[in-house]
Formats: sequence, structure tokens, C-alpha cells
Amino acid sequence: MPAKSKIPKAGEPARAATINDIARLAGVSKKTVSRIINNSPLVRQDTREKVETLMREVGYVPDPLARGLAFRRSFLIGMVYDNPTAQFIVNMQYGALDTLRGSGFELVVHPCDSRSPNYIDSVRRFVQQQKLHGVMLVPRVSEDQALADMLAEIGVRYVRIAAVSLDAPERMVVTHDRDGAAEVADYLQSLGHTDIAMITGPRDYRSSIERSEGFVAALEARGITLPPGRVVEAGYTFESGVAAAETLLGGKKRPTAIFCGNDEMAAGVYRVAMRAGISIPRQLSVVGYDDSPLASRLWPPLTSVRRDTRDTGRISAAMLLLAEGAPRQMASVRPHLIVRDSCQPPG
Amino acid sequence: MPAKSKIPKAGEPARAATINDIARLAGVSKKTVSRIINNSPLVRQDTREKVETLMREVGYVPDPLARGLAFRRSFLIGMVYDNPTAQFIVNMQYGALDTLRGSGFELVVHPCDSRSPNYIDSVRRFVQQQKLHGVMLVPRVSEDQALADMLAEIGVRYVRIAAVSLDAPERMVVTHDRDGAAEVADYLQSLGHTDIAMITGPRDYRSSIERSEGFVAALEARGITLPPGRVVEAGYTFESGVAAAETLLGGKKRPTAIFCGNDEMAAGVYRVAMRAGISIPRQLSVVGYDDSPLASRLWPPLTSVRRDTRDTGRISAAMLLLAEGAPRQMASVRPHLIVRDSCQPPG
DNA sequence: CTGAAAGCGCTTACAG
DNA sequence: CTGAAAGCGCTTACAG
Repeated sequence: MPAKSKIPKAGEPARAATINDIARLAGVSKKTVSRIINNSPLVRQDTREKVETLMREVGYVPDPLARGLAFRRSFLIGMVYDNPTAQFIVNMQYGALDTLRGSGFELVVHPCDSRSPNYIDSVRRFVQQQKLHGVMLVPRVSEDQALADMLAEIGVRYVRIAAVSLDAPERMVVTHDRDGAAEVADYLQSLGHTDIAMITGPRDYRSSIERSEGFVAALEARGITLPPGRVVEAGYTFESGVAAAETLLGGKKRPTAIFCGNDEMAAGVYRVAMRAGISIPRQLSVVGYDDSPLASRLWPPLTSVRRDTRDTGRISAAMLLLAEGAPRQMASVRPHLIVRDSCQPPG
Repeated sequence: MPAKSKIPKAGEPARAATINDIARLAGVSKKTVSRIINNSPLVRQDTREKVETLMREVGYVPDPLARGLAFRRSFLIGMVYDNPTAQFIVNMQYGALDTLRGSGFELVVHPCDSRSPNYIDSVRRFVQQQKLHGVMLVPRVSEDQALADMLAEIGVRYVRIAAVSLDAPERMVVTHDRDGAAEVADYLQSLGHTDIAMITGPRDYRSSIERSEGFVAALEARGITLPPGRVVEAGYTFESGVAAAETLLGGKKRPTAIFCGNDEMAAGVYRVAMRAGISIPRQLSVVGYDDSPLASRLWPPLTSVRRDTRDTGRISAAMLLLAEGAPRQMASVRPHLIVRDSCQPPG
């Protein structure tokens, strides 16, 4: 036994146990303890049990800093995003933490500004300096191929959450926004609407493209065509929704139903309808996307497409924790329509 | 020079520079480089400049894992919270990251369930295992003295964000909710309201106590008394706001104004008023607290008390980064009323 | 299946 | 103001 075992002074909080303490107390080498920590199969079962019991009794937890230094990789998962709604971010975080809890990994959040010219560089610095174990890319940064390429180049594991597959299957969690929009189309058609309009998000958002294309295609399949004037591009914000609604509702002949690319813009439609004295749903049916809390705060409660963001976060984090060699495939999260009171057959 | 300098194979990405590389290239000892990294004054100015230039050229960044191991403390700030609204959490995170960006520190988020019997233990494990540099306690966990005591006992630095001071000044960021509520009282009184009601949050939330006591006291000071029947306790949620509003608006004589402890509950009042055909603000004035995005999505736009949550996050993180010996004092963030269209003089 | 040695990239005493 | 030695708590080859 080396002579340096420190005797803690009385009153001083006992320093936390280390791998050396466990090895000594268990009468094995520290390498064996290390093997147990890392779930190596090269340990006899009885040795493993003896040591694990001891670790539990002593309350030993391996130091992530020391492990990280030796591994050249930390036990941190990074979540990188640009500017989604607060509820979306928080649900994604909750989901990721659901799977990280108890794993020894922690979640480091990293919002960034993808319009900034050097944002990819700044994400690279973040990832490299922290030696992240893996990175979750949330829309819309998840759609940026240059960002993904950079991460691949520096050899860090990542998962992309997006409306469609954009990468190798084991790196994708796909939310199938096209299907959600198609469900809206079917619903509105089934109510009898034929003069339908849509307010889309920005055309450089993949989610926006998928939602609008999916909507148009599903309507076509049911024999309804959306003329160009009935599709207005907005910016996924409340204010842009207001502006788009003014365009759509200010004309001579109003559509009888509007599908909005998200709930924020649907709230904008509500605002304009309220001011113009247009009754929802009697004179105008409205559907949103996201099923945010806002949807049920509005009056009448907004019919909207739910995406299970928390589950998306859970799955994404789980994909990052999978062992290097484990079989991996694309994950899917399916949207579905939540019907509330904002639609009815056209007057 | 030790003989172990590795020659990287061609094609292999050059390994990142270490403190040894910098020391060798600069012709100083690694201790001197370490002093420069840690801003020690015990370095000659020209030495410092020479080495700093070199570090920049090489793109050297000290490894937080190695530093953390040697310091016995990581470069991570933890944010611990229970269940505030999404917007509040996100703004707090943005604020904290505003000050952390470029500092070498990162933000680790840690939501928890303060009703769980062992939550304090689970926070302790989190803090100790990660060897956190500091912890931000967000309401309502910030109000839990047992949690703060635990953190003090294990010797970790923390900051508490709360409606009133609950701890040593250098550990407090105070949001003065009492003042915000008083401003609402003054405003409603100035409009001529005398039959006023309040929907409060849970009585075991400090923010709730401060907002209701502050409101009642300020009304008293202006000669208005709130009878017990005009104060209804709810749970800071939309649904509880609906229930409270039904109580207040279902009676014979309705109040002409309602102050709600947060915007979510104010949305509940809107819902009940809408269903009952009570016009806001013509027949009923409503005020909220938080100035969340919801406030401007509602119709009519809701007058509400703004608290600058992002700034609160900024300040809190800054207090945690202050050097051990730096002079420190209590920080304050002041609320203020944002007047929109949900109030007018009583009919 | 197990172990002794060397190393990950830093900092902390201790000297000078 | 500067440096050589030892150590932080782990893991990775390399032996056996």
C-alpha cells in the first residue's frame, strides 16, 4: 500500500471515495474496478457483484472529469438550436433529460444564431472544447448540411431531428410533417370545405415545405386545388400570421378554412378575424400545427396537429447513448390531429 | 525535452495543442502558461503578451476536463428548477448563456420535481458528481431553504432568484414582485375601480404571497379594501384560473376588475368571460403578471406586469462567475406594468 | 479473467 | 517573476 493515504482531519468532510479506495477495499486492482464501471464483460460475475455492492455502500460514483480526461471525451450531450418556440425547446429538453437521467450524462444547452456568418465555427469550438459525447440538432439548424458536415469531419456523433430524412438513417429522427398536414387536408375536406387557404412558414424551413406540400398534395388527391392566391408565405410568427391573414381575409371572396403552418400564425388569424368580426368557426375554420398550450388558450380552442416533442427528445438522446457498434436505424415520430372547436362545415 | 513527442501520422488530424506545446513553443515553463490561463498577476507583461499571441495563433484552448480534474471543480453552471412556464425557463437560460458565452463555462439544465421526497438528495448527487462551479436556483425551488442549506453544507456556490431576499445578499437576485403588484393596484384605482378582485397563485409560492400582499396593501393605501370573498386562490395554471374566474364571475355582483397572479390564469378569466358574454374591458378589466407572449396573443391584448427574466438570468450567472473574494451584494430586477387593452374605467 | 506502468492535460504546493 | 516535481481520478495499451 502506498504511504500517501491521507488521514482526513476531524471535522473535515470525508473526501469522496475514488477508484483507488474501492480497489483497495475490494482487494482488486483499480483496473478491475474500471472494467466494472465500464461494463466490460471481462470480469468474473462474483467479482463484479462484490465490487458493485461495495460501490453502493460507499456511495462511490466515478468522476466524470477524470473519466472524460482519460477518454478524451466528456459525458455531456449538447443540444444546439436556433430559435424555436419556448415550449418546443423546453419539451425537447425534458425529453432528452428523461433518457439522460441516471445515465451519468448531462445536457448542455447551446442556442445559436444560424444567420450569423461564423455560427458553424462557434458550434465547432463549443463541441471541441467541451469534447462532447454527442450533439442533438434541433430544427432548423438540423437542416443545415454544412453544420452536419462539420460535425462529421471533426468526428463527433450527432442526431438530426427533421421533417424528412436528410442523413444516414442512424443519425435521423424524422417527424413526418407531411403526414400531419395531410391529415388536416383530409379533415377539412371531410367537413365539406372546398375553398381552402394556407399560411405557410418560411420557404427555407424544411418543416414549412413539408407541411405545405403535404397539404396541397393531399387536397389534390381529394380533388381540391389550391390556387396560388390562396397560399401565403409568412414567418412562423404571430405578427407575420396577422399580416398573412389580412391578405387572405381582406379580399372579396374569403376562403372558408385556413390551415396555418404553426399555432402562432393561427393566433394571428384569430386576431384578424376578431377585429373583422368574422366568427370562428361559423364563418371561418382554422387549423394550426404544434398543439402548443396556446391552442387551448385561444377561443374557440384551436384544432391543431400535435407533435410529441418530448418523445422526440427522448428518442434523440437515446440514439446518442447507443454503443458505437450497436445496430442503429432511423427513428420516426408521428404527428396526429387534435380536433377542438375551431372548425365546422362551411356556412 | 522528453522523448515522447508523438509524430502524428500523415492524414491524421493534428491533435489539439496542449499546455506543453505552448510552453515549448514559447520557451517558458508550463506553469507560466498556466498562470496566464488563470489570469495570475505573477507574470511579466511581455511574457504574457508573447504567450497569449502564440495561443491565439495555434488556436489553443485549455481543456476544461483537465482543468476541472486538477481544480476539483468543473466549468459547468447548473440551472435547477421545478416547473415554471416554458417561456420563463427559456428566457432564464438565454440570459444565463448571455453571460456565460465566451467565458469557458457552460450551462447544464436540471429540472426536478420538488414534490418528490428525495429531490434534494438527487440535486446533491447532480451537483457533487458534476463538481459544479455554481448553481442557479430558479423559483420555486429557490424558495426551499432545505435545498439551499444542503448546497451550503457541501460548499457549492449558488444564487437564489426570488420575489424577496431569503439569504445572504451576495446569494440573492430579488424580483420585487410586491412592487409589480402595487403598480397594478395603483393603475386600477386610478381608472376608478373600487370593486376589485384577485386570483392568486398557490399560497406556498413566495411570488404568490408577495403579489397578493403587495396588491392588497397598495389598495389599502389608496382606501380600497379587498373583502375575503374577492380573493380566490388558484394554482398558476390556465385551468385553475378558469375555475377561480367561474367563482368570481358567477356571483350576483361581479367585480369590475380582476388582477391575476400570472398570465395563464388571466387567460382563464378571458375564457370564462367569453363564455358568459362578459366583455373585456367594457364590463370587466383584467390584468396579468409575467407579460408572456400569451398576453399579446389574447384578445383584447392583456395588460400585464413584465419581469425581465432574461436580464435576471444574466445577472444570476454573473454573480456565480465573480471571483471568490470579489465584493458582492444583492441584485435587484424591477418589474413594471405594460399597459395594453384589457382595462378601462368601470362601466 | 487480472494487474503494474504510463499517460490524459491541467494545477498545487514548494523552491528559488 | 519562474520552474521541476507530484498529483487530480480515471483509462489505455501491454503483459501475464
